[in-house]
Amino acid sequence: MELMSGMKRTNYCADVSINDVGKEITVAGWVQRQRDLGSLIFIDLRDRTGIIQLAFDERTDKDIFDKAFSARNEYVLMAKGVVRERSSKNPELKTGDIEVEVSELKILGKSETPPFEIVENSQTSELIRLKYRYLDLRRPDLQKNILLRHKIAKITRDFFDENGFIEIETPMLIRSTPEGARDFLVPSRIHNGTFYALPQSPQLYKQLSMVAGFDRYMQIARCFRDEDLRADRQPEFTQIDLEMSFVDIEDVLSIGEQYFKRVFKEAIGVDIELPLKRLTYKEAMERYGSDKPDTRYGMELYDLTDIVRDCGFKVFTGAIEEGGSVRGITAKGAANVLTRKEIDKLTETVKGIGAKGLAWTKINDDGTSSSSFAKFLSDDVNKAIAEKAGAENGDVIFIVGDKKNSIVLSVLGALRQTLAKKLDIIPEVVYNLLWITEFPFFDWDEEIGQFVAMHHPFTSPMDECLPYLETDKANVRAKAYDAVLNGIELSSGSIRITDPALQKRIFTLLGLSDEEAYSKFGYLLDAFRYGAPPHGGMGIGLDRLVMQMLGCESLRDVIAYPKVQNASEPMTECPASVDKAQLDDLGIELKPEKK
RNA sequence: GGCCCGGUAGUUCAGUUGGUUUAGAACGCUAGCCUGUCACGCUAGAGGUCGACGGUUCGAGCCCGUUCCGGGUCGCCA
Repeated sequence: MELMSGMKRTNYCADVSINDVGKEITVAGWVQRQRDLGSLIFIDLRDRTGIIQLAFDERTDKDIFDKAFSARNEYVLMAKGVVRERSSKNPELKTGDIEVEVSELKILGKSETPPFEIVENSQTSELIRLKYRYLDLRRPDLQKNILLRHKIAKITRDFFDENGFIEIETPMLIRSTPEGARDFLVPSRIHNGTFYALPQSPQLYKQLSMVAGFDRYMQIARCFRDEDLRADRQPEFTQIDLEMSFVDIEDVLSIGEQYFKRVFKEAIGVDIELPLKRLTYKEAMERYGSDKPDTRYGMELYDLTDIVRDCGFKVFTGAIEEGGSVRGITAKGAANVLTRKEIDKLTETVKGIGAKGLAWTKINDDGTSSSSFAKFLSDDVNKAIAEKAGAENGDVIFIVGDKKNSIVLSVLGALRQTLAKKLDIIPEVVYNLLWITEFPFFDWDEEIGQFVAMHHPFTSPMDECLPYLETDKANVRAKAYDAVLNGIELSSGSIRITDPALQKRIFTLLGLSDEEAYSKFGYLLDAFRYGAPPHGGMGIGLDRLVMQMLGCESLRDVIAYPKVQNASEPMTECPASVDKAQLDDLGIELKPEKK
């Protein structure tokens, strides 16, 4: 290998054009490919901007030619030479009409044969790519993703700075709050037997910053949650976190949607129309069966409860008598796509997510039909259902009844998504961004048999719900809002409680005694005794935002060094065990391994 | 923790009812030839614990069991 001595890069590879013909330039990068034609060699040199062709002629300079001959894929080269027009051009390449006639070449780094080819649209399995992530990140598609992510972060800081927000770094080592997701714990050496937690979000610190008078805060903050992974969930992720004082819901939503408009326009040139559409939580659930509905397609839910109330079919009437509902969706044109076998499979799927079963009617193109329930119902009821369903030839109607309305809605919501994918009716490159508002304040927890806070316990109830907090918990709505993009929860926020009396009332309702509340959140409650401005804010998932803008299917494609499904990182093989000495320092002893 | 899908050269895959000898192909890799390639071309070559362990069988890449690894999903994610 050689030293760079005397050579200095003058241009990025793809930043050279026909206008530079005759100039002497120096480029540096990796060998994409070397083509040896005998006494001519071409090397495609790649850096983060793209590719430029280096040309070598045996007769011009044998030493340089021999160096080029020895170059292999992924060698790091620096090449100096004069730009010249190509005799045969390559219209596929941005720099396809020029090449560099190399007069000085240094091999700055050799490479073994890489475990996979460094090309766009790699077919190599993700595990191998992640094990060699530094090679994977060399590929143009991931370079593009990471560069866009950088751009979005820059736009974000600019936007919030221009709107008077101050970036404040909040700590990574914080007190564990056992609410919500599991915390990642960090043992303390100085205080053996005690632990820090990594933040699930900067929630409490940003509220304290409001008490401190910073008025408008933002942070591009890393957050940690020790829960199982999904395609759109990583144990550590990045949130655009903001908080504002002296505001109500409308102020926060307004800043939020102005930000969305700006970032979509500047990052990918997409116009977002303001104001964003809004749905209340109740509307979203009843129309789409989800609090994060994908509104790029219809297939909305409809309520059949009144129609089948006295139909005599016990599957339906039983559910209604026990206080539930019967609802349906209509899959347009699905009769040709879904075989009986596939409908049976869907039935199994919905059973897996809580439904007792799935009633269906398939109307063939010729008007004949088959149905799992029609024979139990009178002609009039069947007709009324078909009318409500808007059913035509070629459609399939799916109906779910359950004594729990929430199950009916969520099952149909999941079925709606499954069917949309199967029928391929989801338009691509459409960005349906909307607000979901008026979330329920309380959520019934089956396991512990009591109401818990759906958002977090510092969320303010809506003013008109204050009179019945104690008496009608199920109907208390919160000043909480989510932004939803194409069926993905993109942001979540709320107006917070700043009145100590109301906060105490809420803790009581959540079954937290004064002592418990104080031991968990005492510092926040203390702070609120010294002049807390009304405030609220939200957190926007940066990873998900980038993923949506790029149309990626996995968060792993927009995070430089992500974790795989079992929460490990294949490259560094972490998590890993540590020396006994380290554990001793921390006063930690491991249980013997299970056999 | 449950369910579904997958694991065969470096990579992506094929491999018939369990029996064609030495488990194939493409790309990549190595060497040689080649003056305008750009997915260069041509010739030759190297490269395999069929994820692992156990079982069934005269015989297992293929069947059975266990297990490991990866992906998706439900639970979980205030």
